[in-house]
Order: sequence, then structure tokens, then C-alpha cells
Amino acid sequence: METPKTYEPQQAEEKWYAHWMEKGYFHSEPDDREAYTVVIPPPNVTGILHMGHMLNNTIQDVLVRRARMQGKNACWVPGTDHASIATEAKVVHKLRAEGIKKSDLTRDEFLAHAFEWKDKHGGIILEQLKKLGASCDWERTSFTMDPEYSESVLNVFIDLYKKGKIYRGLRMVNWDPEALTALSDEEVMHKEVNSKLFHVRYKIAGSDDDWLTIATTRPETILGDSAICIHPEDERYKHLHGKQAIVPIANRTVPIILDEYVEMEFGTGCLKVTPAHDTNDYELGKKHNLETIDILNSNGTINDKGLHYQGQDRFEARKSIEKELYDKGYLVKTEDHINKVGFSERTNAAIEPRLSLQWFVDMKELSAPALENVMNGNINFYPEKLKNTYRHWMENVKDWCISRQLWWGHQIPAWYFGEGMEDFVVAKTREEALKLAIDKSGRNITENELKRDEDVLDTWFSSWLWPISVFNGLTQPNNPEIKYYYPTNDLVTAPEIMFFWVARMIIAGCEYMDDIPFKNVYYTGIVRDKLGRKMSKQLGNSPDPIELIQKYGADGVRMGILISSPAGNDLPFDSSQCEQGRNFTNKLWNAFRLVDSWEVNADLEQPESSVRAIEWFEARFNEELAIINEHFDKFKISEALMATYKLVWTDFCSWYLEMIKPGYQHPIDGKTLARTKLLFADLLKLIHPLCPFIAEELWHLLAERNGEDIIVAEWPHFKPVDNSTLSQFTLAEEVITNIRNIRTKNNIANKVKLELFVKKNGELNTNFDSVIVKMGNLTHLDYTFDKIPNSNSFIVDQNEYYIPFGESIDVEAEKEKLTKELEYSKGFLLSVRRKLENEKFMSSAPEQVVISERKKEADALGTIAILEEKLAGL
RNA sequence: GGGGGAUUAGCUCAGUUGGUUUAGAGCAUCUGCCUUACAAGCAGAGGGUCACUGGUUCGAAUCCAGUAUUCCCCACCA
Repeated sequence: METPKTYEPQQAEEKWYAHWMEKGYFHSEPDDREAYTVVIPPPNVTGILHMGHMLNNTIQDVLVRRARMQGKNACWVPGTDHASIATEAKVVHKLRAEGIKKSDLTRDEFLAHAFEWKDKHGGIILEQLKKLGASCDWERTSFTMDPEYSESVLNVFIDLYKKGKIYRGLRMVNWDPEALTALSDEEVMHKEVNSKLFHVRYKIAGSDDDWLTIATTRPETILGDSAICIHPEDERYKHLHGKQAIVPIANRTVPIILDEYVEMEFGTGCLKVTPAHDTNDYELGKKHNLETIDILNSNGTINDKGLHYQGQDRFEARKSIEKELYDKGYLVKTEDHINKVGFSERTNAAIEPRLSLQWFVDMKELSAPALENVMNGNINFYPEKLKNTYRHWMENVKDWCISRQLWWGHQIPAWYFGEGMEDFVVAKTREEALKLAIDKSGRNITENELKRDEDVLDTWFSSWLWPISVFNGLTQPNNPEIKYYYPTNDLVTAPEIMFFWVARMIIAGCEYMDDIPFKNVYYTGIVRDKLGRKMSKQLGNSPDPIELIQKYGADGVRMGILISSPAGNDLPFDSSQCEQGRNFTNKLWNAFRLVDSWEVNADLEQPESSVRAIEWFEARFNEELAIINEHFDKFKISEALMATYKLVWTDFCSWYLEMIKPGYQHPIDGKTLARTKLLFADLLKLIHPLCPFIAEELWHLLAERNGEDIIVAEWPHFKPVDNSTLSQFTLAEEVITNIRNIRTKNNIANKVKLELFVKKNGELNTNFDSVIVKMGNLTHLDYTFDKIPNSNSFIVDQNEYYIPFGESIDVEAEKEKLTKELEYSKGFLLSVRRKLENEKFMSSAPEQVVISERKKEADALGTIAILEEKLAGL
């Protein structure tokens, strides 16, 4: 059967993934081997695969597959996150399309819809990961709302509450008027927007025509004003001390207060104070005992305190109130102004600071060990520079608002038995809560009186337990799995969620396992398009990963995405990279076709050139293996990939295979072929973590394996390298390249055999002469004591090489070439001599450096002498 | 406003504690080849004042200072 000329990935991918699954290679159970554990950053349960996931999961798979081959018990735990806000928003949206309003449903009815949605769309992304080749232990697939997982979330809430680390409080929080929930500070993105600064005049109470002018970006909140604030030292407004002002439209009289918080330079120096709608104003309100007038409903419309604007959306109200202020002569002027406004990370709605009763985690003490463990290197960050960002956040950590006014998630285990701030208890079940409530209140409370908190917990309050709870480390402390797999080894994630997730996992690990959750954190960059834009659905600039896989093969796409993505760097992605990856798999495929095509003749003696070729490639392989290992160990994945790529393409295909290749339709000797297959197999091992499918495919095509698969083959062991073989080959390579150059420049076809004479001037090892003869397509290589006239010539390592021509050569061209070389050598000599003639250099430089400079000088002198002699002889 | 990075070939990046020739790789480019493994290929070549200025040093892409450009993170100036 004819082997196809190009590699066709689809079949191989399906076949081998099914085979790996069937053999259970991805599944891990604790045993005597060293554990290597990775937990996947759980994607949103209803999400679909995007390029960021591709990058992230390819890296994880590379690490996991290599660890598996290194004989470690590799366990990659997959799973999904319930993604409270995102999923609830999707369900609400879907119901709305069907004409159902969330507010018409009971909590249970809504949750039934949500679970239906989750069952329908959940896990699509995990199926997509399989196409990429992800070797996850699918039997361990976890979900943050699995029953046992949920139990651990509630346990942690209760425990932290008991420790006094969780409290309930009335605070200014970030309110998302679209999702109708509070958000943590981390879920708010600040963006610069072009807005207007409105200068509005307020009449001084009791005066005929005295006014003051404030500047505001949010005139609609005028209705909630409860004071005007000026700087106590502001000379312009000294006459206003102790006076009152009349709020336009509302016609309320409010005090003029003094506080140094006001910047005199900004706007007019007069600040309107609206404690209900601004965090700073709220603080001012508390300090000066001001009234808090909340004029907004939870959905961002004006409420009954907003007079005739009631019912209008806040942005609509801004426009209409601008008009009214103008019409009535209150609006002094408007000017363009750029300010920063917070937007919800999920819904993109403008955040409204809102006073509400929420649950918080006190982060100060909890975060101390988490900071310590990163700064002291117990946990390594790749790239290391992100430690700075981490430290900065941890040192300024604020309390974490964990309650969300949503239904999809873990319902807060708090139970209320009255209206007072303290009329609640925290307990896992209604029964326990009842007991506690009776104790706390001192009266006989009935079960019906007990109302559970309606809110759910922030999603990250469950994901922060991920490395522990996927092994049930909280519900079954010290179980064999948590003891074996925890702490996990490497975490691969995006820097964007360093605070959301990474920092909090470290906190949870230190608090609940008394140990870090992972040893290394690899931060990927952002996948961008060619123009440097972030890939996003809105821009439509993100290729569909599955389509890429269909077009280039999973291995090609994996190569394409890894080829230039050092840790922490953004990845400017272009599908041409996948093309390069695909070309690489094709190169491998054809290398196999070549080797596979050779017939063995047992009587044939092994050519000298093949003996040398094998010696050299073995040394070369090991030299590069050490480098590749080092790259992997330092998480320099793209460099490990590039080293592997060059080892295969340049060293193995372009040099080694050409060196041992028999003439067309000639057989090969058995020894060489057998060695070559072994070397090829070793290369495939290096390739497997990067391109698992083709590696497995060729591994089996190359030899009968008796059920041994490359996925569990042993990663090659480093054997010490004979450096002299490598350096001798480098010189031979240089000779061959020079011969090829002469062919190109003189239009000599490769088929035409040439003769080569060598005039030995210095040290010369002849080990690779047979290789030079073969690769240069020479009739013979002879040594001579004389220059050969009418020759093309070149110098390698101070030895002269001559290729005689039938006809005379171009003397002028030769002269020019030699003169150029001479100039270079002289320039070089000069730079070396500058050092050697410098007394300070000679006295301060280390001996080794001086010796090496002296050698450079001697070499240069030798080369110059040869060149000059050649020039003179022309 | 505060903090942290980055700047090396057209593009994407390496470049260990300052000293392996006068700085490397892949891709792209150019030239010549459809040479029976591969044109998704082969052989060869060109391409850089290491952002700028100054300093330290016998010696700087590498260390220091300043400048420019740029990216990221944090932050409540209305």
C-alpha cells in the first residue's frame, strides 16, 4: 500500500485518543510513584472553547504528558465552574426570549431552568478539549456545584464566620444595575469615558441673589444632595462658612460643610455631597452626620425620592435634568471632561455605588501567609515579575464582598429570625439553625419564622477551594487522595485572574490545608490578533479553534499556539503559525516515509560515513536533550519547542538522514537502519508532549510495539556528550557548506561530482572526511602540500581547501573575495589587539579571558598569513 | 495619581553572575533548484549604531542615572 505524501491527521487523532482513553492512560490513582498534579482552571460550565483556552490547555497538556513520560503519576483534573453571574445572565436571557420573566418564577422554578440549561450546554467545552488532545483524567471531572463540593463551600463559610473572618455589614458596594447584584472590587473594570462636567449654581439660603457653583458629572444625583462641601482654607468661599444652600429643583435646604477632602483646584472648588451615590460622599456623610437620600432603584431607575423623574433610567434622567437646569437658569456651563467610570466585568453595565447590606470576608490576616509563601519562593511565579503585582495587591488587600443577589450558586447558609441587624445565625441546615436561633434569641422560634438568606456566594468563593475540593479535602480531611495529590504541582492560568483566583486559592490552601495549593504558577498572556487587538466575540477576530484543528490538525494547532508564547507575554496569533506547525508534522511524516522506504541488504557493510553520522547524531541529540530539559524545567515551553523543531528538521532531516541515505533504489545496511529507527523513536518521544498524535502514529508505524504506546514511553535519559565529535562535525559542516556555495556561485549542478584537495596548515581531524565526500558529492578528497592553481578555494580553521576547475577561474572575483576576508580578519585582529595592548586589561582581566584573547590573536594572524599568501599567488 | 514591566533583524523572540570571534534563532525576504521522503520541499544569501543620552569599568545588549516610546496592574478627584 502506498503511504500518502502528506500527513492526514484526522484519522490518527480519533484513533489514538480513543485508544488512550480505552487503555486508561489519563486516569490516575495514588500509588508509589511521585505524583504530578495539575488542576485545570475550570472554564464556565456553559462556555465554549476560545483561543485563550487553547493556549492555556495546550500548555497544561504538554506539562502533563512530559511528566507522565518521566515516570510520574500524572493527574490532570478537569472540570467546570458554575460561573454564577455569567450563567444566570444567560438563563435569564434565554427565558426572556421565551417570554418568561425571572421575577415571575420562584427560586426553585428558576433553578430548574438553570440546571436544564447547564445539562444541555454544560461540558461542551470539555468535549472540545478532547479534540485538542487534552489528557485529562475524565473520571475526575468536577463541577463547583457538585453536592460534595457545595458542602465544602458552605463548611468554609460557616467556619470563617465562626472564626470571625466573615461578617455582614452595611457598606457602599459596587452595584450592577443590570444583573441586580453586588460585585466585588475585582469584578469592576474602570474605563476612561468622555463625559461632561456640569457647572450648576445653588442659591445661598436667605440671600436675595447669592449663588455658589458646583461641578458635577452626575447632575441627576442632585436630587439626593444633602450638603455642599468646600475646603476650609478656600479664600473664595470664606463668606459661605456656616451658611446653607438651596438644592435646585428639589428646593431642599442643605448645609455648607467644610472638609479638607475637597480639592480647591478641581472644578469650582465646591463639591455637592450625595452620600447615597458616591463612596467618598458616603464617608463625608458619615463624618458630618448627613442625611443619606437614595434616589435610585436597584435597576438604576429613579425612585420616588426623585420627584417627577421617578421611573426614568439614570442616564435618561441625566439628560432631562440637564434640560430642566438649563431652562431654569441653574446650569452655568458644561465642559468636556474625561473621567473613569466603573463597569461590570460581566454585564458591562456602569457600576452604581450603592449602600447595601452584604457579606464580607475580612482579608487582612488571612492573606498574610499567602503573601509570604509567594515572596519567599515556596510558590514560584513564571514570569517572576508578576510577584510584584501580587505583592502590591496583597499588601493593600480590601475586604471581599462575597454575597451576590442571584439564585444560581451556593445559597448563603445564614438564617434570619427577626429584623434586627444581629437577628441571624449561620448554620448548614435548618435544624441546626433553629437550635442556634433559639439560643441566640432566648425565645422559642418556630421553623417557619426562620428565613434563609436569599443571596448566593460569589463564584470565586467556591473556586478558591478548587485544588482542595476536587479531592474532597475538606469534606473528607486527610483522605488518601488529598494526601497524595496535594499540593498540586503546576497551575497554568491568565494573569487577569491572579487576584480573583490565584491569590485566593493560596489563601484557602494556607488556611485549610496549612500548605500551599501548588508550587508553580505559569501565567499565560493574552491571545491577540495580528493587529494586536485582544481576541473577542464582539470584534469577531477570534478564529474557531475547532475549525483550526480541522484545517491544520490538532498537532499543528498546538505547535502554532506554542511557537512564540513565553510565559507572561501576549501571544500575537496568526493562523500562519498553525501552518508552520502543520508543515512540521508533515516533515516528520515524510522523514518516516523515507526511512520506511529503505530495503535492507544484510550483506551490505556499514559505510564509514554512516558510522560517523550515527556517532554525531547521538552526541547532538543528547546535547540538545539537555537543553530541552532545561527549557521545560524553567517553563520555557516555546523555546523547548523550537529546540525540538530544529533538532528534527535541521539536524535529523537535513543532515543526518542525508548522511546515511543510500543512493536511489539502493538498499541500506541493517545496522544503520536499525540505529536510525531507534534514533527516530527517541525523537518521537521528545515530540510527543508537543504533538501527541503524530508521535503516537509514527511510533507504531516505525516498529512493532507489542502494545507499548509512546504516551507512556520513557522520556529519553541524558547520556554524556563527546564534545570533540560535535566540534569536528561543525568543521565538516562548514566545509560542506563552502562546497555547496561554490556550486551555487558557479552554477554547478548537484549531480556533478567534484574533487577536493586539502592543504593542511594546522590541526586537522579526518574523522568526517567520508561524510564530506558524501555530502559534497565528491569523487575524492585528497591531501596536498601545494596550492592548486585554477581552483576555487576556501579556508576552514586555517586549512586550505581547493576545488580545481577544468577551465580557468575568475581571478578578479577571487581577489575580491580574498580581500574581503582579509579585511575582516585584520579588523578582528585589531579589536583583539586593542585589548591585549591595554595594560589595565592585562592586569585586571581573568586569566581565562586573556588566554582566549591570545588564542584569537594567534588564529587571526594565521588566517591573515594564509590569505596574504594566496592573494600574492594570484 | 501610585506601582511594575518592556524597547535587540521586516515580524515574534533568545541572549545565564558584564569577557566564545565584529550579537543569535524561527518566520518572512531575495537567488537558484519540481535533485524519486517532503514545493507543506531543497540549497545558498542578505538583513541589527542592541530606543536615545550620559555614567561606572580594562571591557556594557547586559550594571547605574536621565530622556523618549509603549504595555500592564492598582486607585473614590466630584
